[in-house]
Amino acid sequence: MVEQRRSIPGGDCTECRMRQSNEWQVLREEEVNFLARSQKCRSYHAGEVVFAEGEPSYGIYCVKSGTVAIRKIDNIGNPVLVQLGYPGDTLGYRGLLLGENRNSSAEALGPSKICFIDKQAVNTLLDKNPALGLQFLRRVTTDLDNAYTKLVENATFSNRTKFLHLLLVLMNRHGRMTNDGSRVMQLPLSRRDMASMIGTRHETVSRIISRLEEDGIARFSGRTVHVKQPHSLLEEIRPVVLE
Amino acid sequence: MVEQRRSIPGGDCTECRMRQSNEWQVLREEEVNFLARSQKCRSYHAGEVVFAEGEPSYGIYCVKSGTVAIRKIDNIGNPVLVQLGYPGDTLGYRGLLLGENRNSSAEALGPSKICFIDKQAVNTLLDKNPALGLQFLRRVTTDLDNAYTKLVENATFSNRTKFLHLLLVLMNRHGRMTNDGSRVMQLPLSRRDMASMIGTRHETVSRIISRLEEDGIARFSGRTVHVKQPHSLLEEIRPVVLE
DNA sequence: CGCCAGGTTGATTTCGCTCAAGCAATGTGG
DNA sequence: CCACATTGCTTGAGCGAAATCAACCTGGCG
Repeated sequence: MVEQRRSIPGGDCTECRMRQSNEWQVLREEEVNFLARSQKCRSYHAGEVVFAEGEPSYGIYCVKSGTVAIRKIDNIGNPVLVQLGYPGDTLGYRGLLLGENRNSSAEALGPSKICFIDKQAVNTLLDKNPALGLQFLRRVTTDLDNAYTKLVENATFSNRTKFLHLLLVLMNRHGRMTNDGSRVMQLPLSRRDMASMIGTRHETVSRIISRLEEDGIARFSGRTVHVKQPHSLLEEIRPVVLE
Repeated sequence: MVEQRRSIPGGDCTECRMRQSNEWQVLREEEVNFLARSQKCRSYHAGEVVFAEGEPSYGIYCVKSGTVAIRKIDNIGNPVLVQLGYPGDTLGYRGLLLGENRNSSAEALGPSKICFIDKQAVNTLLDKNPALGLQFLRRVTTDLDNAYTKLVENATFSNRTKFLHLLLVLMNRHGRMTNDGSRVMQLPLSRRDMASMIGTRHETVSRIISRLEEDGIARFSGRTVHVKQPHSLLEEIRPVVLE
């Protein structure tokens, strides 16, 4: 426990591959060096909390490896999984930018490496390099866009369809193609988490899974999922041919 | 029709009250002057389209007066109202910032005045004054936050509860207090629009309204709504006392 | 006048929630 | 090592909320 608090090797931003593809790509060399000095990287084990709802926002987090679950608590106290964070993703900017306490929690779903960049360092960088703010602006705008799309989808899709959508995006991230053209993945999520993501109960997810097996769409065994005909998923989702 | 294309009086940003309270407040004097020269303000009548899904993003819009509906089309072709724009709100930044076509449409719900600021002018200002970008960043972050909250609410609330929530926020915007402590408002929305906002059918909204009248919570007559005991709404919404 | 869009209401059915039981895997304390 | 609790998942039965389908009403408009 204790030794994980230390900064670990591999926390050097100058050679971080993630940096090429995310908001930080606009930093100039000396700014990257500044970032590398300010940032603190550490390992998290499965289930470990990165930050918790209600606590002050001390800085932001950059996922180097692993998968992170962002959850909010609904009005009756159930945690709802609202987003998954993957390598390259920057987490926790909301609280930081708005100067508010965290209103969501983050938990490593498996062994992960996550870098922490404190408030002051972020503000210094935003100040030095205006392009960084614009990068974040684009990123947040994209997220907002997706959130609205999800809002519309949730309002119109059946639970089964929403689950298939979820399965598809998880498959893209966590699945691997086998040599016979079928796909396999190891689910990173419990049924409860998946249920909360599509706004239903875990019992309903169980039933949906049963039906998918009956229909020959997919086979589930614990957290392992096999999909024989990956395009059978797509076909069922892509249903509506207008006019 | 044609003459409305012209810029109209009152479109001078230097004395625009909205500007004090929104993202543009960080502009310096010469930037405001630049904005005032670049911007084009015009009147819209009820039902008129401000921008339409699928078309290129030529710039952003700033609501000076009136109410604007932002809609997306769901997968089966129904328009879904995802947001309402009010005086001071800046609309259409998504498409502009991302350099993409509009993926939502905007329609004036009543007579409105809306200013247009074209792409180049926005980029010039963002470039000149980095604080503007940060203001937008905070604004979009707040929106994102609200979107996630809505996502969680939609997943857990009943239709009746969601409708009461909607009624409450509409009342805050459009309602007026009468001298006997009750509240009255003129609904800016059709039942269909309200239904789409809470992810249900217009028939269901009709039924919910009937029940609310039976329960003495509110009285509806066309688009006019009376609420005798404004806190009776709150009481029904604030239900869950944990532990 | 007929027509149409928006709204209300009714009858029926479907979907998904609730409550409940049971099961396997894992953990814990004696 | 066994007895027992706990956690995650599955399955069943019953019920309630809301979707669907359909009829009908109203006001506005060509």
